[in-house]
Amino acid sequence: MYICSNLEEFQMQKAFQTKSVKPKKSSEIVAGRLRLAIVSGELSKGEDIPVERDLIESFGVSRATMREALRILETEGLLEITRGAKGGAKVIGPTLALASHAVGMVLQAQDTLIADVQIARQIIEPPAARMVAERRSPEAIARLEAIIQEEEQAAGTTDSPFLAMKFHETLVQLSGNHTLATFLLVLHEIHEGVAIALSEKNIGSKRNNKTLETHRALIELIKAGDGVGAENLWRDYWQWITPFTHPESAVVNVLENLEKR
Amino acid sequence: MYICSNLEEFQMQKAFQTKSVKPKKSSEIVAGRLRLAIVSGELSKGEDIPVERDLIESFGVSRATMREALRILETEGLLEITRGAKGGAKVIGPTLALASHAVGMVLQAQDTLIADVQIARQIIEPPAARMVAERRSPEAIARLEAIIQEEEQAAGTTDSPFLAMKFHETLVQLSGNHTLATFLLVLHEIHEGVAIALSEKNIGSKRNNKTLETHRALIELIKAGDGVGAENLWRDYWQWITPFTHPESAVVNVLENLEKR
DNA sequence: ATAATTTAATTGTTATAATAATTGCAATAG
DNA sequence: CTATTGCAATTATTATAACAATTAAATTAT
Repeated sequence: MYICSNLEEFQMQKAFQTKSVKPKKSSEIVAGRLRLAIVSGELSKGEDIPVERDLIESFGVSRATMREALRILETEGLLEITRGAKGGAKVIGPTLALASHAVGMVLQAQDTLIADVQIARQIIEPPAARMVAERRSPEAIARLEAIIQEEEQAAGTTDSPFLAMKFHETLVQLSGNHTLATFLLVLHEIHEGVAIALSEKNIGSKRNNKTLETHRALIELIKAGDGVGAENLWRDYWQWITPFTHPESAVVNVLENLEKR
Repeated sequence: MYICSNLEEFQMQKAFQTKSVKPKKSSEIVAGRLRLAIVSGELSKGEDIPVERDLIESFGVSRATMREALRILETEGLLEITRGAKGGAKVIGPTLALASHAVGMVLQAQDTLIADVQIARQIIEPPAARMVAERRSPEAIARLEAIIQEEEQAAGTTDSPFLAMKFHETLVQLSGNHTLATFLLVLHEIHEGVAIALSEKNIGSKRNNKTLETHRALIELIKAGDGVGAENLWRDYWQWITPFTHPESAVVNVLENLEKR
């Protein structure tokens, strides 16, 4: 009696509610085995895995079951499947694609505005800038300076906004924190599509100048190892740029490329 | 000749590189249609969708195709499928589960340490606390106070850590920023499993006291609308608690519940 | 009434066959 | 000799049909 009541209480705890004990489908078991091989690195990126016929034989399941397993892994962004001679499944993941898609769906279901996403980036990116400055790694400085050089050469051309994005992406990757970098890349992907379509039209040379100027100033602060300065500069820049890229009413939409009708 | 070179240039633009023009599979088209219906709210959570037989008929595809579509949506966490009489597919998503899983896989592939995840939370949560304080909504205050009351009653019991987690989760949800809240919940899920297993054993009453004390202090700052104060308090608390919950060497692992062998 | 059994509904699995897309190579025209 | 076209092999995709396993409800037996 006592034990039982304790057990029930135990299972009421949120952490354990979602653990289902349903018998697994064959397709899920097969997918799980392959997934483990991929994520653990046993199968490396770009590697071809055996063709359907051989997979069927080695797992001892039917074609339909095998195909369902492949569909699962394809959905998870771990495999890419092509038809024809020399076709078959190729390892491509794990990729950010699924993460972005999944987060995007959650946000879309909540009718999240693009402005909301922008605010999140605004909050997370400055600390990332600080971390880069505090590490002051020569490699980081070199990579960012290379991008700035590209920016200088491409000033005024259509490449300019792409290079600005590249600067952002590189910055967060250099922060040294995988988790933060992953999130910012996810936000980037979600933000990217609409940002180009909606607001990049009113890029003036004024904005580009300020952007380049800020990037240069940031490099100096990073070289000096001034973390707080870098964080503040980057926050100020975000505040300044917000009016240019704030499509107030647009809702996150990750399902644009769906079949209509 | 001229046209061809232009086309290459055109495709070099980042925005167009990723646009694949592969013909979509029937299963993907079907899954897309159902996904749109779910995410847009046309099919609401908990609702039963027609049984396989009817879906096959209404979409005009074979059973194998329909099942692949269902497997895709199941993988995306949008559907739950049960067997037997009165079985079938039920709408349950979109859920954070897939997002957490996807982010977790990316992190795991990079051999990300739990400490890395913890640092990310440490950076993101304090600004969330500030946002709650700046909004100073009566509802937020009421909900947090309710949790504190529970904590006071459960002090010293095994429920204590769960309530502390609940406080964190509620706080970020009350920040008012969907994106930030979603990310923190994802991190929470990833962090949760190992946190319980590894480090919750050395919870002393000292830590619990400090925790409760901090929660009370935070409420006061929120009531006063002191955003900066709330942010700093929360950051300090994180810094204090870090040594207790820092499993330095553990790598994020989201694939624990896989089939072995 | 309660327990055991049967029945109907529904997804899971397998098997087989036909179809469509892709690649590589050979044949052919220039 | 080169570039295009056509053919054959390979491979995934779709369709159809049958059977197995599971669940809920209805029925029957005690």
